[in-house]
Amino acid sequence: MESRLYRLRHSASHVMAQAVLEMFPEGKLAIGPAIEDGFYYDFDLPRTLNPDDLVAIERRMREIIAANYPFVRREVTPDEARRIFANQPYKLELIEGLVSGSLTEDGEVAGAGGEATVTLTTYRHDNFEDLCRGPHVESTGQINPDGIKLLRVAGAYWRGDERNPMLQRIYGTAWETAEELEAYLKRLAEAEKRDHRRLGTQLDLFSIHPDQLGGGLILWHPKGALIRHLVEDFCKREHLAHGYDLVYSPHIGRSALWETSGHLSYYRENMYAPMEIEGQQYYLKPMNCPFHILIYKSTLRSYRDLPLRFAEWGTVYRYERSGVLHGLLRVRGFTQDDAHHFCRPDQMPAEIDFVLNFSLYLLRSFGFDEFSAYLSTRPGERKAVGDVEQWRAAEQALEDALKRSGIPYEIDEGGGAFYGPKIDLKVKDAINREWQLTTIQFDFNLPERFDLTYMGEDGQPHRPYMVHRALLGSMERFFGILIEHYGGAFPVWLAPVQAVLIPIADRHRDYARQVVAQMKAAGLRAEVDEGSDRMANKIRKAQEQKIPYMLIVGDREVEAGTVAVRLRSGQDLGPKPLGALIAMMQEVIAAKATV
RNA sequence: GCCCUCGUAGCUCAGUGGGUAGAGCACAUUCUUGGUAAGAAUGGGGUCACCGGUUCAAGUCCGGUCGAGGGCUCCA
Repeated sequence: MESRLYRLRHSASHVMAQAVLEMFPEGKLAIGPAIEDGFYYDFDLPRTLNPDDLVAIERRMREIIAANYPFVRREVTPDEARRIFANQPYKLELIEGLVSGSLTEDGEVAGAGGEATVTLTTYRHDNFEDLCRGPHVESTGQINPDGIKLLRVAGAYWRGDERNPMLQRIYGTAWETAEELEAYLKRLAEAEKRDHRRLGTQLDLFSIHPDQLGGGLILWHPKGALIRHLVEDFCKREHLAHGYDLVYSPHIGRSALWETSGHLSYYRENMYAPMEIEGQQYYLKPMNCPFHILIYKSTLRSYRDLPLRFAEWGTVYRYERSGVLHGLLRVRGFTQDDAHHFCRPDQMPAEIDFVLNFSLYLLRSFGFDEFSAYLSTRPGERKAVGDVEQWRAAEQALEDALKRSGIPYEIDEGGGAFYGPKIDLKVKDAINREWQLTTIQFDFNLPERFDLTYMGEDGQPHRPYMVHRALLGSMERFFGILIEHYGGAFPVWLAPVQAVLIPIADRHRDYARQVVAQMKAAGLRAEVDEGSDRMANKIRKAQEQKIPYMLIVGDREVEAGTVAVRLRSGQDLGPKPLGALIAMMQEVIAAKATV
């Protein structure tokens, strides 16, 4: 993290802070680190900033850069630091944190350190001095004035805690050259073009109606619903082929169930208010697990029955604060591709291996092929349920499975939930953004609470292991990610309309309809563009809808019994006999490929 | 929930220092029957998010409510 770019950005952050303080001499500084692609600085200011302020600040930054002030590092004692920053309460708080060894310069909690050994450093350029570990570039002139840009102002809590004062954060970006800045801004624009909310409207996939329906609740339009159907259908077949049983459960359940499961104690703030039915309280389900457990418990289970894998595309409802809702990615009602595995201890390692590989197989089928993982282990003694050996065995199984899979992983020590360790799988999308999808989670809590058992070989009841997992996560979120991954240009097997027939003149419509009928009979999704546009405009419209195959038919094609094939890539394949086209498309579909 | 910004036609957006609402796309009708990313004309469509205030007059100014976007926090 001390690369040249890092120093550049960190230095740009200091330059910005100077410019802001000149504008607001009574302003207070919080922290201002370099981040991926840029930097920010948090301020406590007498008034709120507006976009014009950013322009002025940026202009002043260029002047400071042009003056080429050197960055001067110096070491100070805690007392000196306290004097320097006497008017900067946030800095003082950081200093006390550093002195007591509980904080790093970034305001993050660190391990304990010794008071005596503390050395503080500051960096000064011109008349601006900031508490800072560094490093920086040598002088402000090393920042390229054409490589920086202030992006936006946002609210941020001091130390990220909402009980603390809200500060104003200015985000900026900094690059070594104007070209790199340009490229970065272009990447942002590219990401915006892929935004699933924009494409959702443009391609007529889904809609959200906060006023009439409610925020975080999704309406799947026919084309979006078709894609979801294809995704689910494929996954369900694969689940059935891989030893899962499908189950269904209702959307509500009595309070007693949620009391037994512990959700009312531990998860209540994410649950909606209960409804009363004949004097009993019922809750909308935030999770499917208790239902699957009741299925498990509905009969006496033998060790011979295990492992059991109950899968359900279960729709759950969770309260999310209004400010966090975001398109399909963060909603209040969603459908998980949920499953619960129940197995014997001796089956556990194989079970984890299986589910990890199964997940990778499914994700690859949807065009994701770069993965990384997090293994989250046992949290501090007090918080964790279950005995230590169980945890160790489970963690070992998870890590062994990761090792065998060859996926790069990191261990989040103590990051597991109180009820079990877990693996989170992340995928990289087409423009290199990471998304967390799969989660594979041990649960030592629910089997205990529901007293789950199976009859062992020894004729004695034993406690099964329980693993909770969602592979794509939720259908809503996964769909959003899929839209952005493909930029709306879905692979042929998922394209809602696979081919559009474009008759050149009205007299070619009948032929076009016949072609569509034959394609439909072959299991393909095709339709005729019956509009009155000219051919070129029909191509344009099909292109905008990202339809993979455009089939133009005019006199020549009717005559020869062919279609002229144009791909959405722009490639013109020329005339093809219908049979050959159908075979070609079926091949692409079977390979889950794209065109 | 909190901070900032925003809310005008189905979509994308214009609307000058307050003076009776506009464009492109989409849609409909008509003309055109055109060979690989926009043929033309005409037309329908808006209680300018909602409520209140200032004013002779409010899309425009002020206050509130609701909603959205970007963040913070949280998370599938």
